[in-house]
Amino acid sequence: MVNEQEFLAGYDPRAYPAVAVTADVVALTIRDGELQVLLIQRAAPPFAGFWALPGGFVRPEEDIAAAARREFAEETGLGGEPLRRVHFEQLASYGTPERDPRMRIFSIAYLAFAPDLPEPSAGSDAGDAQWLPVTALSTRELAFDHRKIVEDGLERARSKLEYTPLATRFVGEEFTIADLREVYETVWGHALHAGNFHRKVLSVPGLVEGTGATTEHGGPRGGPRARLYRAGDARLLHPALLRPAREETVR
Amino acid sequence: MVNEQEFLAGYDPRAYPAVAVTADVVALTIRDGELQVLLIQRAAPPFAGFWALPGGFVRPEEDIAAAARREFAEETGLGGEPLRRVHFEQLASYGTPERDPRMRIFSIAYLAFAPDLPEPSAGSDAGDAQWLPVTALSTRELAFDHRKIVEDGLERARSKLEYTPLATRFVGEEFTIADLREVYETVWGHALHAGNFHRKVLSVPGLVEGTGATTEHGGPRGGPRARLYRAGDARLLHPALLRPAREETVR
DNA sequence: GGAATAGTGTCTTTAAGACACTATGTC
DNA sequence: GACATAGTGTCTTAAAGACACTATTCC
Repeated sequence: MVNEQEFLAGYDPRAYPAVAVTADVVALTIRDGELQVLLIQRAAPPFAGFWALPGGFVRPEEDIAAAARREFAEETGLGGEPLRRVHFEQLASYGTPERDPRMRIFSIAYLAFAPDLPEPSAGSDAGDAQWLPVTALSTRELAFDHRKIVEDGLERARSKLEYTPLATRFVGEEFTIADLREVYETVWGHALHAGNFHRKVLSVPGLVEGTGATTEHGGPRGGPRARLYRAGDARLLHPALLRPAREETVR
Repeated sequence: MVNEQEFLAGYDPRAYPAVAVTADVVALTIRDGELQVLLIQRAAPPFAGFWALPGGFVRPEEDIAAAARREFAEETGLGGEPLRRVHFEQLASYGTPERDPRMRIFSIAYLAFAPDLPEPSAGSDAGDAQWLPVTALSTRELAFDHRKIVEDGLERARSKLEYTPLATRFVGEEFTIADLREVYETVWGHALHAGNFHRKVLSVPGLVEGTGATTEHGGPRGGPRARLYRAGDARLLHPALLRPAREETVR
């Protein structure tokens, strides 16, 4: 074997088997009080019949984030202002040599958060696309390493609720404190104390700002009208809204 | 123009200009009481003479993390147990189309943390390699988008000190509380209150565990011998060691 | 002896959480 | 009227930070 130096000096990626880069999207929304993730049923091999994240090759001259948005838009049919309101952030990259049997494919995963989205329309390379409650993920066979990617995305989402105003991306432009609490409860999977949550949210500078208005009606099962709020200008929450202690998971 | 569906169905990355994937490393250490980052001076175009992060193409059949470790090892000359003690984690990926003038190159950046490392030996594709105090970064011209990558790495490091025991990776196997405090002060760029820091570190479960031993001597300018500690088994700190409030940077 | 540092004691302030309660709405 | 919910009051506990102090060691 040649030594490292010679190998490196002569190393030219063009002389080696081609690699490709895809942008895959873990798109999360809250529908029917459940946290749901967007999945596509694959029509063609490999993993035909399995469910996969929306995604595809990053095109020449296309930015990675743009590719992620494009794939998301294609599968959801979303565009214009609604699409612009969706929050995208890079999650992580995945590239073990054997993750795709066809060739070496690196996947750069993005996380997308959007309020209550409609049922998606399928793209051409997908037999079917649908929102799946994350609690039902264990019943589906996921293609490639997409189960790991979804898990990483869920953990990122749970953790970002703590110290960013991300929760406001899961609700409409105007929302009540109870709407926001439902987001936290759904993503964290814990019931929260309504009174303490209320006070806490209002005490964090820049998290929400009141609109002066209230809901038109009380809740479906009674209760007074709730005040309406907009997202504030904070980009980090201080102090943070920490998850109930999870000392068990810490070691 | 063909519509999206046709485009996608016929899209084959092998029919398009080749792309390549590199693993680049933001390697941080604390030397001489300063946070330093490992840089390589480029010998060949593009960006000849500029400073760059150690890194290189991910080889066929090679995992991305393995490529990052290999590049780091090549530049530092580290191996065996010392290399194994270095903490690596994926930082983020960078892939704007124009970031490398030669071809489309996606960079998957890793963050490495290591205690006080020796002066590095240069690899073959580098005219020179050296540790640079991060405070001196503004005096150097960095190649590609490496300045942005370093900044992202620094912010990640600062933030990870808060809620993980990462600081213990910047010190030797046995350390004093003052050693640990120096890490926090150096990475955060703030002086911390010695007494409160001491109590806080000991109060976080699993952050450190005592060895029973103390230093051989007091400090160079006096003071009693300090007790020695090892890293504990916590993987997350609870409660966290939060940075002094930065309300200014929050909006 | 003078000075610096390790480690502890104590008090104040802030934040989190438990619990209770009032007012307002739905059915 | 029964019941659920929005929003607030109050108390307890945990944690962060300011400050002071003792004991130990170097020069």
